[in-house]
Amino acid sequence: MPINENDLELFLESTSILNSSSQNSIDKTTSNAELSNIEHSTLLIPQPPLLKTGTTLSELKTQEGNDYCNHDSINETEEGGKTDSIKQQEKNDDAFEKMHSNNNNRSCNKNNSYFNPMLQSPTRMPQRYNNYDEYMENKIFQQNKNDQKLIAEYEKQFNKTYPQIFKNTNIYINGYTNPTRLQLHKLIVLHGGKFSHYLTSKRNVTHIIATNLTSKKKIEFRKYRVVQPEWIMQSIEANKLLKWQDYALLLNDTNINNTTDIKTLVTKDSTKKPHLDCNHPDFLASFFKNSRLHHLTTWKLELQNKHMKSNPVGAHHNRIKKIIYYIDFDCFFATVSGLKHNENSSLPIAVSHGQGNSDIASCNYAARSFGIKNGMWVSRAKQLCSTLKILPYEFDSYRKISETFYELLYDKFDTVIPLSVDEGVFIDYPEDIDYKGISEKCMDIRNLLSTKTKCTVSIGVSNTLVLSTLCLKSAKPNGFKIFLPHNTEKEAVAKFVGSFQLTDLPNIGHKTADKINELYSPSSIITLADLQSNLSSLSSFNKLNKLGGKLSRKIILYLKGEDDIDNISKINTPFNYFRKKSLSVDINWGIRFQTIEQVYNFIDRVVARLASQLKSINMASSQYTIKLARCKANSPIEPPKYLGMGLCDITSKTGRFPAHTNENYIMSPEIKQSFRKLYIQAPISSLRGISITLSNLKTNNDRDIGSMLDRKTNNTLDNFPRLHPPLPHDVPLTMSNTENADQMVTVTPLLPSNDNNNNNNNNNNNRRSIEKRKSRSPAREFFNNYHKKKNQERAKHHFSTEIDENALKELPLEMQKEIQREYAVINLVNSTKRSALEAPKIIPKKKLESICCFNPPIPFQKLLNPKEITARLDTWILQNIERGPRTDDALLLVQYLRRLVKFNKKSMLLYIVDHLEEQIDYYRSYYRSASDDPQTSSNHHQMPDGILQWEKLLVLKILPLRESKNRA
DNA sequence: TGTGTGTGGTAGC
DNA sequence: AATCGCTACCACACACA
Repeated sequence: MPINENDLELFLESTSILNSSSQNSIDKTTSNAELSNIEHSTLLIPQPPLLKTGTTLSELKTQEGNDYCNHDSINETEEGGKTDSIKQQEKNDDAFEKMHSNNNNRSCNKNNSYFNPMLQSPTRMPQRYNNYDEYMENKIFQQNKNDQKLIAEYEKQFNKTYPQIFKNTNIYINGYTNPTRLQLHKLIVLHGGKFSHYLTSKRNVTHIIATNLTSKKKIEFRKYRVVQPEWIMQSIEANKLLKWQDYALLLNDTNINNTTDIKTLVTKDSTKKPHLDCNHPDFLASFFKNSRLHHLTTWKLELQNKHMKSNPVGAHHNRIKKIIYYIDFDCFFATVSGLKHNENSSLPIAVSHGQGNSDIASCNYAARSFGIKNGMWVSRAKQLCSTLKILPYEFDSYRKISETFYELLYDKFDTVIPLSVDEGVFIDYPEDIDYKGISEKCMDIRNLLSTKTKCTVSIGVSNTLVLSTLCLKSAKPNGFKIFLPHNTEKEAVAKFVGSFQLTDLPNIGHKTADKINELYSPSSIITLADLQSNLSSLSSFNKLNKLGGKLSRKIILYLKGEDDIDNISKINTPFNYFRKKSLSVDINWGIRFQTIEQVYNFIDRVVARLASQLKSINMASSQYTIKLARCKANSPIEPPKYLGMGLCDITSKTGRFPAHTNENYIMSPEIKQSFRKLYIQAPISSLRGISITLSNLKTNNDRDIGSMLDRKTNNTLDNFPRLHPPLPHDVPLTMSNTENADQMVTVTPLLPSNDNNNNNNNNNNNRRSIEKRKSRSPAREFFNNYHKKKNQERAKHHFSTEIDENALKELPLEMQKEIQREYAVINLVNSTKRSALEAPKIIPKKKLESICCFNPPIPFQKLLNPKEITARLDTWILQNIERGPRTDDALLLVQYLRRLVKFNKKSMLLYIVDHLEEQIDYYRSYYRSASDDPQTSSNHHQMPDGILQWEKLLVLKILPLRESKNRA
């Protein structure tokens, strides 16, 4: 159905349909709520207080049915009419409880509450906030704004001002009260008090209202002023602030009772923001933000992208020598955190999150002297040294110092290879070895870094990477070691190497060391000299081979101080050695699920992250591995580490995508399917870890599309509140062009319906066929079913296979390319048999890839990044929310979305439409709750016209597009 | 004999 | 309150044709 300007204009201007219907439902709800509330207030309050100076409860006529204080609460148009106010109140309280409690009951039975629009209200995020704090801040801001509106409303309505009895108080209500929380809320706000919806340390709550407390809460609240609701009522009656002590609920804490002034009270840290469990949309971000290991891996990648250089000047020339500097900070995290906290570095220090079963990321040498090691749990370390000081992570500082480190050294060497945030290999290729020069260079570097970063580094210098590593080991801490043997000095090298421990060698960790010791038992292999002496006879030499051919050969070379092929290529061709081959996300902490849907949601989120990472590096993957950690049968339900994985069985499964892809909607179903295969017959609650790896990566060769659009210049948000500036260069996206495109490319080949396919089998094995059908990915569906289409002439003609050259030329270049591509796909599909598609070898791989990999992105106002697009749309909506969208802007948006449909950009379409729905819904409920006051029987002037127009745009034009996505 | 899959080890703090 | 046990890469054993 083509859309045109008049069409849109008409629908935006007419106010009939939505206006009346939504209005009706609101009216009905309000009146019901009103009625029941009057009843409610008289019935439930034993002694209706006569409030001479303040407000009466009946004057309030609270409408719990309308979500005044919780404007994104349950949809009232469906619930309000049939629910009485008490239930409604409970519901609100439920929602409220959910909002600030950190329990694991967030999920409802059927679905993940975070994603069910009806149930997720407590955690719905109307905008994409960067973090939970931002979200909360915004929420609190909105709530305060609502309070202000309320006051204005009442003052206008009753034509009086309310005495500011509760000025300078900040009140939080806990649990069920009488009068209800909402009634109290209004009373407090009207009389000048501040009302806190949450009990966070930032809000500085002065009083808590409660009628009874659980024993746990009694302890938790013992430092607060906990007061009974009568305090509010009688204070209002007395028209002054009565002594709260007379109404105190908890009488045991004398300290607080003595304080009479109402200032802010130090709230307990324990009531901080709720913890994010793994079902929270922000869990991944919050986890990664705090994970040291995640930081380490990401940093390595970033630093290599930024600071690696390879310039092996005549590295293979005989006369050119190679000097390898292995530079490494001493106990990096511990040193930096120690500096940040002004700790004395001679005292034992360790960096960790927690106190008990928390990993020590790094400890200084003072701590090591007690036997404390990195990776040890704090509890054990404290046993070894009770005075151990635990410092928090300072990720920003680590990264900053690392940046300085590489910047300072970059120009000093021919080759720079970052290996970690604090550790790198730096190589010079001099013609002659100048021992004095080398040691001076070491000292210079150490001095330079010490003054610039206040940290000490150690340096190992040699002519092979192994020897450099070993030199570094002996140089630590805070020193440097140069060992540059001549070719003839084999014995000296062997002696040097022999003085180290087994695990000092690269690629030998504790497991391999144990294995070696087992091989040679009963003689214990502690030092490399032990190993060297054991290798003299052939039989014992052969023992080493049990480690595996590759590793044993490596070790033999290392024992002679020589590099193996790995090390050599690492040094000589670092860009090749470190080229990206896989991409993965591993989560083995905080994984606690109750339902399979939660797992699916989680996988969706992980895959979405991976997909966007892939896109950002312009790559696609054709193979995935999903790895699960399940707690072992006999191990305790909860491991010692809080939310840890404990002892687990680990299983994995690899699978392939139908072709190289970086699309969310292709990858996610495939991976979930593998998850189902892998996770058989076990309670979902036993899942402790999930890891998803994408491999077989391929770079997108078709760079021109991406580079044609200069992404860097696209961030400016000028010309607002207009959605698109009225500049000539934006004109190409006009009606006629789009409509032409519409005629040219009829439909992108989408999934044919499965119904026909399955009819035959249904009788035989119904369950199985459904199972089979369900487990297919959309992409595979398409490939598998395509041939059927081909056999139907009608379906074939559905695709127009010729391009209208003239029409094409009028389109912008990007679009021309897109369309040509689309035609290439259609033609290829038309000419390909199913068997060929299933056996990719028969088709040239390149052709196959062009089908579902690297479909060029569709720009919106030159933006490609979904987040940028939604950000722009958000601004647009916000600035036009009260007066409605401009017709041409709305048109532009709808056209864009239609193109997404057309080019089968499902994930993008879903993302944007969902986002728009969320946004508009948010504003609608905001204005509704603000204007929905029973005192004003007509809501018409309260609700801005604009919001109705937005609603109409959404409901009539945008949401249908989402539904059309599955239409062939 | 080659190919693919699942498992397990290592590195950084 | 606790706690943030990642991630890229290689090598091997084994299964299968």
